[in-house]
Amino acid sequence: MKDIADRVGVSIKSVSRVLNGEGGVSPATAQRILDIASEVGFRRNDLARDLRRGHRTGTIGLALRRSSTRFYDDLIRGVEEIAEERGALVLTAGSRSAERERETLLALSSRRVDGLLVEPNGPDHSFLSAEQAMGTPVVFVDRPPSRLTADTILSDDFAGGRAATAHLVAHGHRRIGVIGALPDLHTVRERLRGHEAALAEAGIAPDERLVRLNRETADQAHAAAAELLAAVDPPTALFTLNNVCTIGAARALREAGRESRVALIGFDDFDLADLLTPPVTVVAHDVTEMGRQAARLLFARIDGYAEPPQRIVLPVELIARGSGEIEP
Amino acid sequence: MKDIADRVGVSIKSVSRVLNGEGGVSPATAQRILDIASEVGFRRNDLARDLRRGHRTGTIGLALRRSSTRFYDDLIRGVEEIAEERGALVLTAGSRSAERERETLLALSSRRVDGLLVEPNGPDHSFLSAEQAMGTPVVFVDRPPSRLTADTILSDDFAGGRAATAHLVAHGHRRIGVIGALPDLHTVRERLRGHEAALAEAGIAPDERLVRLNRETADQAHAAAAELLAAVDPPTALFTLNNVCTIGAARALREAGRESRVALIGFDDFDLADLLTPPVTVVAHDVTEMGRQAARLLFARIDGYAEPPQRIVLPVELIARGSGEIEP
DNA sequence: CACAGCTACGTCAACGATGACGGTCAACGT
DNA sequence: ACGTTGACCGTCATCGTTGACGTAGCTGTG
Repeated sequence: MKDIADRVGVSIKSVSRVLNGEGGVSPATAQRILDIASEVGFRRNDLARDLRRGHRTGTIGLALRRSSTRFYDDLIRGVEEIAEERGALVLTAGSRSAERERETLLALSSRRVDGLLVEPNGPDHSFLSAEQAMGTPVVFVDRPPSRLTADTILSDDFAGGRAATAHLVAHGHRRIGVIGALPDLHTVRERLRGHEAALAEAGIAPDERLVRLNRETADQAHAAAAELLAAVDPPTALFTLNNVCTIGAARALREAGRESRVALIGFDDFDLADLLTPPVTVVAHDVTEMGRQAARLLFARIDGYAEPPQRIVLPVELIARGSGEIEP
Repeated sequence: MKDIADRVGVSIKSVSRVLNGEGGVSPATAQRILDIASEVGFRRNDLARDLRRGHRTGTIGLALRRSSTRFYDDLIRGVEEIAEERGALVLTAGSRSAERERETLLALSSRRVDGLLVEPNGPDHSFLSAEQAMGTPVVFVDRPPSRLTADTILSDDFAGGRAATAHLVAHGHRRIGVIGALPDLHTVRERLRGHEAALAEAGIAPDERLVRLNRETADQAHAAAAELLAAVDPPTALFTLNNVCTIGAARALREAGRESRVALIGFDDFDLADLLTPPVTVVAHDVTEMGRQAARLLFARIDGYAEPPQRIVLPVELIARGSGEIEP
């Protein structure tokens, strides 16, 4: 700005005025300033600007684990849709591991985003209470925080798990294999709890040999499904706790040639579920809507909404496509 | 920081020293400062820090169109992998439309990222020459920039298009339908040009009635495929120019019951391609590697690498799975 | 004992921008 | 002729932090 001011022969403040459309500068001078500015390719340094103007950067941070497929595109779509309405910039950063999550969140926070949207990944989010105290609102998506109180938008994982297993039971299954990711994830625990509740309601004793957790990749899920199918008394149905596991299990069923004999229900919808043979029955949740609601709540907080933290639970829906209706 | 300094009874500079591990502060004082700092939940304001320290923010910006599936997760994975090695933060922001792309890039730039990675989306990137002049390197991924000279990492779209069509021709096809997205995208044009080259080499006259572009969603591609199949003289094979189109076409083939009669080759690999019936033959490119190379080049530029802009073209690979080997 | 050399601090200006406030000058009213 | 007004523009302090440099006090040395 100083450069421009010197070349036009005015003060730096006049340049600032023109660039912010403040008025109080003669049209002739303003035009010259604009000309020179575009000539030298000036870009205002928003870091300095935000520093002076007091902590409103028009930016929110979004920290994601980035594990599964589909989920993230849909979620980001919802968040960006709302952010765009109010002209905010969404800065997305990855948090694959728990340590990385901490770094990412602190980095976003120390870059002074106006708010944080977190898909949590660690065992302890208490460090974020400092940001909350500083006035940076934090909203959690898909899973609740640990050791922290904050707004949270969730899917009804329990109801989904229960609906899936109840559906299988209604179709005559009593031995249901379960494949899922890390049991320290809230979603995994809740879906499993729903599964167990449905078993209990049907008077079926849970069999822990049928449950394979800690399967984080499609390949691991594939191996787990193959193991289950090869057992002496194999399950007649599989319930997979996320779409990565569903894909692995579908592949194992196909390889074993059992895809039309063993039932399969997956949590999370995924592209092409309808094109597999048989088409895959899933418990679907509207992830884009989850992103929208989370963003709306975050912006409300940024605007000063001060009610106690909310926990919003979004409904899930069982979509029967064929694989879940196979009878034993 | 001032708050902490007052409470400990030292100068603000000593606090800065401790927080940056500079030394020159007695262990006792340092400990007291650290205690108070964590007590009040202090977070350094990196905006101010970067402002003072002169334009190195340890951050790169990544602007993405976010259109297709799979592609983005893989790309981001590659970029973050390299960024993590050097402890840089990747801020990803969406640029769905051309105007939005401009806004996004300018916003990232005025937040003083050290470099920009762009999956281009607009007809004119000349405005970025100002950032280049300011010393912010810009690297383009997947498609080249327009009206700007900059490093670019591409896949060999031409060779891929040519290989796909040559493969179909080798299996006896002479009427090949093509479905793709916007023809102003470089990737679409190159893949199509490859297709036409392969036709010419086989002495087949191109038939523009078999080419359906501007199909941006799976539904639109689905409709286009259905139209082609319903024609009086339908194609015996389809070449789809990206995975969204491939999915739409696969769905149309299935609905028409022609999936084992009409050949299909898609550009871009996608999850579950191997599980469809028949499994889908694709031209695959290593998107994660593209992200890695782009990030590596960007960091090299940030570190001062000053050779002329490069254009790196990554190889593609045809993966025969079944659908592309159907004969007419 | 004078002096160098070290440790452990503090002071000040600066990064790039803007808010608050003040000044100049022409036009205008009385 | 003189005060008032408003348009136009400048000065200064400030946001939170760090680099450059200064200084007080202590230790060791010749």
